[in-house]
Parts: sequence; structure tokens; C-alpha cells
Amino acid sequence: MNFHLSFHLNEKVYLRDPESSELGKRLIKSAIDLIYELGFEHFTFKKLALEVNTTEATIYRYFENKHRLLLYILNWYWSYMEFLVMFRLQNMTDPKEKLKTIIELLTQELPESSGMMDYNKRYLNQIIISESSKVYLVKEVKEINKSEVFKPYKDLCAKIAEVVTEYNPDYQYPRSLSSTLIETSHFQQFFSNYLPKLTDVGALGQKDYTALFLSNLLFTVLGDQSLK
Amino acid sequence: MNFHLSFHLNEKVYLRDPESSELGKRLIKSAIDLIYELGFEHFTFKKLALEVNTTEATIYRYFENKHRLLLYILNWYWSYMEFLVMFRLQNMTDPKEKLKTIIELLTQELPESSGMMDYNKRYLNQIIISESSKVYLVKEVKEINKSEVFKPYKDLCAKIAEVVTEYNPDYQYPRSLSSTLIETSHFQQFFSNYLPKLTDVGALGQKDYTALFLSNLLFTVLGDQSLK
DNA sequence: TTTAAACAATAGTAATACTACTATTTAAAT
DNA sequence: ATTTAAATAGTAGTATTACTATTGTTTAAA
Repeated sequence: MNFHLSFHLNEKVYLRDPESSELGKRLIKSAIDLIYELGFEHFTFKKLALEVNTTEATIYRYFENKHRLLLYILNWYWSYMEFLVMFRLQNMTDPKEKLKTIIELLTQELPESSGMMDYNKRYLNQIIISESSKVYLVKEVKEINKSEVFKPYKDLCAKIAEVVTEYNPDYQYPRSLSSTLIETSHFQQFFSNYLPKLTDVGALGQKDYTALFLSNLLFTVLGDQSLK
Repeated sequence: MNFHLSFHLNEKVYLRDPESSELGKRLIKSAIDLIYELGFEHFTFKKLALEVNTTEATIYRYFENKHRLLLYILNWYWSYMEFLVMFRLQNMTDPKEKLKTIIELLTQELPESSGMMDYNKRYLNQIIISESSKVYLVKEVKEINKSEVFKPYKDLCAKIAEVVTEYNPDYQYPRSLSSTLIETSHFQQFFSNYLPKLTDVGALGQKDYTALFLSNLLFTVLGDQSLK
């Protein structure tokens, strides 16, 4: 079976839909490669233009600036992640199983291919971990937020919060716990890799360290409902 | 009583100690004001130079670049926070009280004055919340980390982890929990302010929302040891 | 009184972020 | 089939940012 997945992303993110042209698609693909390679700070439209054999001015017709381009990539990721959560939770009844699956999705690499653009998943993952917070930790958040471009993040958060409430209806902070889960999955992966003293990975460097930490955290906070 | 607090910050952070001259001190003070006002992305040495009536080149003699200047401010903050934790925990015996105090320190504004430089504490606080992660979420972390400039952060984290272990010696992830506590205190404050849908603040907008969320989280994860 | 070191300012360059304008292609209208 | 206009990409710039080589001035030690 071969199917194509695409998401309708908020038009406010771009000036011209990169999905609407070949050049646009190459733009996104190469942007992911370059942002991974250089880090967002050193990534420029000039370098991206060189990579896809076009000019800066052309890229500016697609995106207002590099911040918006990153926002586009993240909107895509958040939408995809919400889809994956929905897909994987299909036909599951046990909310504990559901939460375990969510942690797995948040801490493991994205599944390679499966009916969607062949973005480099490993690179995309690293971008999510290292760069995602930079789209909202800016002076202009309030203004940017008005155009609803953070909706995919909020939706993902709400979906996880739903499962949290399903697991423990008495828990008071389902949304904050969900956003904490998402953000913590990012920086604990980052820390265990680059600043291990801020974690307890130890010399062994367990592969699923972050998943273990988050599982322990989540199921202690929500109580082991199997005991009830 | 009037006393002066100063920390010996790692020389690798700066080229020339800003504490060693009047101009240097004004530099830091104005940098805090400007970074708060403009956000780190829009903050430049040119603008800072204009503010303190000097030139870019002069600022470059103190700091390699604006990233290092931010790192200096954060080193100062982390050191100060570790001092505050140590100071406030003095003569406390109950580890639960200690943890409560730590959460208070992490979520409330820094005490105005108390024997140290009159940096604008409210601005400094907002900088910690919005900009701090930008000093390590960069491509060059590994290289930068070698010069030990993140030691104050690691020390603060270790100090909190100590109290965590004191409260519950069986808990397996004291350091990860501590770094999660610190980071979560930042972005839950940010979210509840700018992206409230990612939290449960509701319309009321409780003043101590983040502290309440963190307390609940921390003491559930570590178990209510008073029951033992 | 000399001298050298410490410090700050001048005057630049290269890279980055962004834009006005022009040329070309595509496709719809006549 | 030809005209026309809309869409698209490219040229050629500017202002700002990040950073440096060099010169000039002050300070304090010899």
C-alpha cells in the first residue's frame, strides 16, 4: 500500500505554500538538512538558496523570514505527531497503554516513511529537540500567537491531556502535565546527550533513558491506577 | 547592615572581567535592561554601545559575542540562585520544608537588593524565563561545555538533587528531576503568561500557578514522606 | 621622566536580512 | 493564434549586524 499524507497548515505561516511547487518542496527538505547541520542560528536563506540553486529573494517569496520557515517545519511536525498519536491509539482501550505509547512516540525517532514526504526523520528529530522552543521564546510571541500558528502544538497538548484525564479524572493539571511531558522529553534527551550531569544517565548511557524517566514521572504523578 | 555579594565567575566566559571597571559594570546593567526590552534576538552590541555611550569595539574587548554576554548573566544568576538556596535552607531540618523553599525561589521574583549589584531583578527574571535555554541549545554546546561554563547550572542542579535524595533516598532520578524542576518552572511561567492553553491556569490566572503545579508534581513523584 | 601596559575609539570588512525592480513563463481571454 | 495579465523567479541593490586591525590616549610603574 502506498498513500500520501498531507496536512493543511495555517496559511499565516507562509507567504506562498511550499507544497504548491517543486522548488517549494525542495526548499523544506533542504532547510531540514541545513538547520540540522548548522543549527538555527547559523542557518541563513543565502545558504539555503545556494543549496537548492535559487536566490534569497525567491525564498523570501515563500517565507517572511527564517523564523517562519522553522515555524512551518514545527507545524508540520506537531500535526504529524498528533496524527501518529491518534493512529497508534486507535482501538486501544487501556489508558495506561495509551500513555505508554505517547511516551514512546515522544522519545523515539519518527517512523521512517509511511506515506509522507521523505524528510530526513533523524534530522527532523534533532531539530525538534534543539530548536523547537526558539519559535515561541521570542519577544513577538503574543503577536505571532494571534494568527493561530501555535494551534497544532496546543491541539497535540490537548489530545495528550485528554488521555491523562481518562487515566486519572481527578488530576488537576492535565494540560500543564502534557506540555511538561513534551518539553521535558526534548531537553532531557538533549541534556542526557550533551550535559549528562544534569541527568542521571550515568556512564552506561541507556538508550531509552528519557522514556524511563518520563514513565516513572508520569505514572507516579497520576497514581498507579491498576491498584484501584 | 550593608554587605556586598560577588561571585567568582569562570574567566572563560569573558575576555575582560566586566566587574573590573565602571564601564564593565554599566555594560552588564544595561545589557539586562536591553535584552529584556528587545529580546535576545534583537539585542546587539551596537545598541548596547549606544546605551552606555561607548563603541561596539570596546564591548568586544569584554565579550567575544552576545551569546557569551548572555552566558555571563546566566552564570551570575545560577551562582546567585545557588547562594540563595544555601542561605534560605540554613538551619532547616525538614527536607519537605527545604523543597518547598526551593520551589518558591524558582517561581518567585528574585529578592530586590540584598548586598549585591542593583540589576533590575524583574527584568533578570524574565530573561531567565525567556532566554536562558538559548545559551545551551546551540550547535556549539559540546565545545562550549568543555570550558566548564555550565558548571554553575550543574552545581545548582546537584544541590537541589541533594535535597531530593534527602527527602526520598529511594528516588532514582534526582538530577533529572531537578533539571526538570528548573526548566519546567521557566516554561510553565512562560506558557501560563503567553500560551495559557498549554496549561491549566484558566481565566482567573492564579498568581502562584506554576508553584502550585510544581509542588503537586514534586511531592507526588517523591511520595508524601510524612505518611511514613 | 620615561616607558610600557592597559584601555578605548576610529575606521574599516564580510556576512546577514531584507526589498525594489526587472525578466520570464504560463495560462486565460480574445 | 495572438494578446494580455497573472504568477513566478532573478538581478541588483541597501541597511544592519557581527566582528577586527589599527591608532590614539591614559595610567601607573620603572
